[in-house]
Amino acid sequence: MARESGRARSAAGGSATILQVAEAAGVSRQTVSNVINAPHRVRQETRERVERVIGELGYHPNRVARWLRVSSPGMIGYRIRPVAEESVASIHDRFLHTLAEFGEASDHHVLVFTASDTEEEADRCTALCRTGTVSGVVLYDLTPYDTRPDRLTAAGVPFVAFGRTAAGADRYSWVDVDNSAGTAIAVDHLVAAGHRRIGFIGWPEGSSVGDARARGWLEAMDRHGLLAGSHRLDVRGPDTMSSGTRLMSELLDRPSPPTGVVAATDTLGVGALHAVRDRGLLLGRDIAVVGFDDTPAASALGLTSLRQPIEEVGQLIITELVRLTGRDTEDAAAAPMNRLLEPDLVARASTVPGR
Amino acid sequence: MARESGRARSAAGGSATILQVAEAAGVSRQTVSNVINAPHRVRQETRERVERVIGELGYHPNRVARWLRVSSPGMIGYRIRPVAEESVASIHDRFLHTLAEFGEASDHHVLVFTASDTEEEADRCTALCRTGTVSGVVLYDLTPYDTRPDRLTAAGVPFVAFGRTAAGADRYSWVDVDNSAGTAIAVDHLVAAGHRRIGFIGWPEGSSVGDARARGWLEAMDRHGLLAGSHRLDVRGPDTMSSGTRLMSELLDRPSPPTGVVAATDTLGVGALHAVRDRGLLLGRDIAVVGFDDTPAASALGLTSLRQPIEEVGQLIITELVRLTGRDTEDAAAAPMNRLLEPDLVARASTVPGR
DNA sequence: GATTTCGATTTTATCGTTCAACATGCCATT
DNA sequence: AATGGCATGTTGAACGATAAAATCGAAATC
Repeated sequence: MARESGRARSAAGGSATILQVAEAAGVSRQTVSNVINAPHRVRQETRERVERVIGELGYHPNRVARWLRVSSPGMIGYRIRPVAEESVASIHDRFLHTLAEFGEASDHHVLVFTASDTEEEADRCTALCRTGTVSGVVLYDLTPYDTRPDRLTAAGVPFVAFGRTAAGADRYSWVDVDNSAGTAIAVDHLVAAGHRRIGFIGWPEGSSVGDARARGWLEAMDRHGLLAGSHRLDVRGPDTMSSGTRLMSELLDRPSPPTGVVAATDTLGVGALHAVRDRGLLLGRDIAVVGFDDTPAASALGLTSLRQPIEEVGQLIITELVRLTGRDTEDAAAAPMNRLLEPDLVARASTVPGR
Repeated sequence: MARESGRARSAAGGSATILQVAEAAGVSRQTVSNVINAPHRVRQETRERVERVIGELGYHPNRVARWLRVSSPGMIGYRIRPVAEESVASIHDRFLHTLAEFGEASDHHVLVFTASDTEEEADRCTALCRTGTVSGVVLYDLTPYDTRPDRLTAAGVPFVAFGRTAAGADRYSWVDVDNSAGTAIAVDHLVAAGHRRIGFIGWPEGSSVGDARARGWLEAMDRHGLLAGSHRLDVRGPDTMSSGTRLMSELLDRPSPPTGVVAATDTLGVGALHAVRDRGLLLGRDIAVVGFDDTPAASALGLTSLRQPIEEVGQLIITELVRLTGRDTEDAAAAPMNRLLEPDLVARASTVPGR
């Protein structure tokens, strides 16, 4: 029975250390470590004895010490944004929850931080990584000409993005939702319900998400032959409820107003619903509205919406980031992962009166 | 000029180590450490030389190594919850953002984790603390008979709560918002606008927040002498929009319906707005509605609401938690902090037609 | 002139863990 | 009988930082 030289002392956190467990179980430090990290290397009898002592002493390995040794904090950085005024909800918090959940499954934690813009975000990511606080970061909501990928690549910060840039996107890993497919599905849904004049309420051009959603509407309309000759029923404005209400009114004031409308977000969609109610129109019968993002507000108001597979996005991103930051060199050198997922339409009363 | 024995090697994160800086500057490790943590101990000339080298090498001290040595990870744990269905918004994400922001100001980071209920939350907090991953945690939304304070106290996990339990709340640190004062302010606001029959839409009894908000309405009504003889205009139901709409309809169907209504949350308040619209009543003139929490939905819909001073809550909580987890023993032993803050009324069109 | 004081810096020890290398004993090959 | 492999354990050396003690030279004091 070997004995360690130093005497056992209580750890700072009040928890036992691996050395105390080793002494109590009459084995060496490393054997305790093996019981935890590589149980197959330890004889069953020894393992059980050590495990019993671990239980008695309430030992939990100190993660910080572990991180230092293996030089990889199981920590993922993510920038949280201030809540947008006038927006009913975003999928931002749903995404964060998913990251945390799948991160835990891979023994990783999520560290959140704030930044006033994407440039500061990139700087903070770099600092967090350099100081060894996080092993990698997740980027949210990439714009077409986002500078974050290049900055982080240059700084050697491992990252995976939700969304992608217009160019060079094959050089880094990303997961994106096919926004244009989403609005196309919405158009198909409305066409199947008999609608022919289908409008679109979107954001001003320049954002990758907004432009893709507008393109999906346009292409689907064209595919159904519904653009020919008719005036294009699309309007643009900021992503707020009041803007949605105003834009919807504008559409309804046209000489031949739409009978169905695709909104680029639930916020705009909910705003549109108000315009419909204000005019005393019957939702789902006189006019149908489809939103995007399937936020709680949509389900509360019966707004048909497009649900992004956030859970799958989160899972893929975490898996990829764990791969990138893993110690397996050949693994990390593999080609970046690029995945495009399809949203699902959740039909509600705003397009199907019965529901 | 002393020289360290080991040869300099590049750190895992790609960043330089303190040893490399020391060698490049021709000083010992400790001097570099002092330049960073106790500049006054270093002669100006030496300090400037070391600082220049730090800049040239882009050195950032490795936080993980620092945490191990000082046995206090500058990390705060916080449980994030899944987004509630049918709820337009909560202040949960605003609170998280505030925590992150003020945490950064105190050189602390926020680690988020998930849990399915408060018991699992307490267990995870304990594990996070025992493994040295966090130095303390923040609890959100305490219920009257919450078990978390006792569990964490027993486990020796430092924590500060937003909210408080019915009993034993003087034994731990908390910050709370005076919910009953909030609804009382709402009643005062409506009375000042000439309303006499003022209703209340709340949650079923049993939650500390919900009960306090109901009590505030009741006490303020009594103070204004508006309860005498009249039928009490209060109804209860789950915290969803559809519930708000239904409860509001119920109130409007009474023989002598209210002209003003205080809702326990913006979600219920927004639901109530729909009932008002459905009946063609003019909001702010025929009937006034006040919500609670000042969520983006309230500002979007012109719903007068009570704003909780979340920023102040977050700041107080972080400051207290940093004190509790600090290495200053006498500081940590001081009496717990108990602070009750007042919400503010934000007047909008739902009570003041002009706005 | 010897001693003390003090500021500036270095040396030593340590935080709690895991990696790499090396013992040891036992069994199957050769 | 020597060799190799496998299962099981142990030991020394990191990981990168900081606290505490030790050193050293110069100035101040006795």
